[in-house]
Amino acid sequence: MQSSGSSRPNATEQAYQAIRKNILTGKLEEGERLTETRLSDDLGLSRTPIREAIGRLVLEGFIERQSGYTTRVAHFPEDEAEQIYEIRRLMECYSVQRAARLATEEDIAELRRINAAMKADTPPRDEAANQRLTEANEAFHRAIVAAARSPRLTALMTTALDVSMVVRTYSMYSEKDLMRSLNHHAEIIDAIEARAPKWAASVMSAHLLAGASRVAARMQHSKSVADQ
Amino acid sequence: MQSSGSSRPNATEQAYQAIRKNILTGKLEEGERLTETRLSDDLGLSRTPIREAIGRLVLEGFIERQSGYTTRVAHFPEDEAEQIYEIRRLMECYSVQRAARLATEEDIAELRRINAAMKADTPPRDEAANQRLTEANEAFHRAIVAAARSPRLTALMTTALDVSMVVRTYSMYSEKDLMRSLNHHAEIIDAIEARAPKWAASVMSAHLLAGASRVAARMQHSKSVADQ
DNA sequence: CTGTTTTATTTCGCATACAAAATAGGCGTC
DNA sequence: GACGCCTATTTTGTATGCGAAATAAAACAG
Repeated sequence: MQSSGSSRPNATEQAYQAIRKNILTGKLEEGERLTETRLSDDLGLSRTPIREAIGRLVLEGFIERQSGYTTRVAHFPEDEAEQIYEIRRLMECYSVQRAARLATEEDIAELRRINAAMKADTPPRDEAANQRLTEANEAFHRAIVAAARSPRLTALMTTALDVSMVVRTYSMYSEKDLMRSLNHHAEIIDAIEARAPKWAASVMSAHLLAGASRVAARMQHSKSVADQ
Repeated sequence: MQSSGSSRPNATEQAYQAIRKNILTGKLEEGERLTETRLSDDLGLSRTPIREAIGRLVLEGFIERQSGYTTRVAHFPEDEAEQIYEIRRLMECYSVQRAARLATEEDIAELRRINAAMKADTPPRDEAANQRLTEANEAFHRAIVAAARSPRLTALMTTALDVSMVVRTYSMYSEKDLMRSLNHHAEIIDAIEARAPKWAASVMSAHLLAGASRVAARMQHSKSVADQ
């Protein structure tokens, strides 16, 4: 069982993660022009993995090819987070409906396992626990999509969920929010097990709208703080 | 004004289109193992553009990386087309709602222009006209997404719409279907212009459900023929 | 000084070379 | 005859070189 921990990631993955992180943290500013050679120098990698990483980031919408040889960090609109949550809501409600029809016993067991792990970390004692919670939450949503048995959906959600990290910065759960999330997860699993697609979809919808609302509040807060 | 016609596509694009086409037409069978060298030899290109094309196709779900050095043509489920239409329906209904709020006069003019071009080709006299219709239809849907002003959505729909070519094989419009499609398009534009998101979304929903139904019928037909 | 053309430099796309990792095949053992 | 181990081959990941295209800079005209 190879842990998800990073023993030695290959250069392409390393480049992808690094560039992405630098975009999300603002080290690479919006609209900034990128050149393969500079990134290659900065990251200490050759151009090949850089190229591959850029290609992926372009497809995911983090980077824009302008014309010919000009490549820029994409511009992120104000309501980016809101949009992502809405798109995720649409796709995940569909996923969970399929999952309710198609999930196997193993899928359901996996979901329960993830949720149990999250419960064990609640409330989170330290930063590490928080990190684990975030990852487990993502794993939960991925597992739902996987249970939907739709490669197409999986492909789309891969980018959509990856993208949702944009939002992650803002999402430090309060204990109340966290409990609600766990209850949502548990109810979703129950609905899947009961083979009740609409029930599952409704809870999922609530789950993501709650998340969107939480994020919106945070952003509002951080904005009003910044304005002073 | 450089026409969308292919004067001289670069090698990566060429590789992408070729591999994709070979997958969709079945020349590369589902589950077949792919090696960069073989594709490189077959297409007469070096490995670099092949690699890039493969990376893209993996992200879009046409190709699967299994473990280590094994890469296979993905397996497409029976109801692939149905799933694609459903996913498109969800995303495009959302798009068109945003478009109804955010579209500029230019966006709307562009939509009308595309629809007029389609009308001019109706009924299609020859295969070229049919081809133009297919492309214009795709352009219409892309224009809607563009008018929604959501880079994230654009990124996701790029792959989703590209993917919809899977379905294209089956979609030879009858004149009745084509007229209905054009009317749907026209009504969608009107709804956008009237700034009526829900109206627009409803028509779009009908539009795509009609399309899904048409495709389902064709598949049923071609299947029953094949069974004999 | 502004706008345009010409030249120089940068940047990318593609080909190729090499090393590390994975697969496949052959061998011996149980 | 089936299974595991070791070796040979294949395949990928990464680095690098070169030509073409695009961008930036300089020269020039108005």
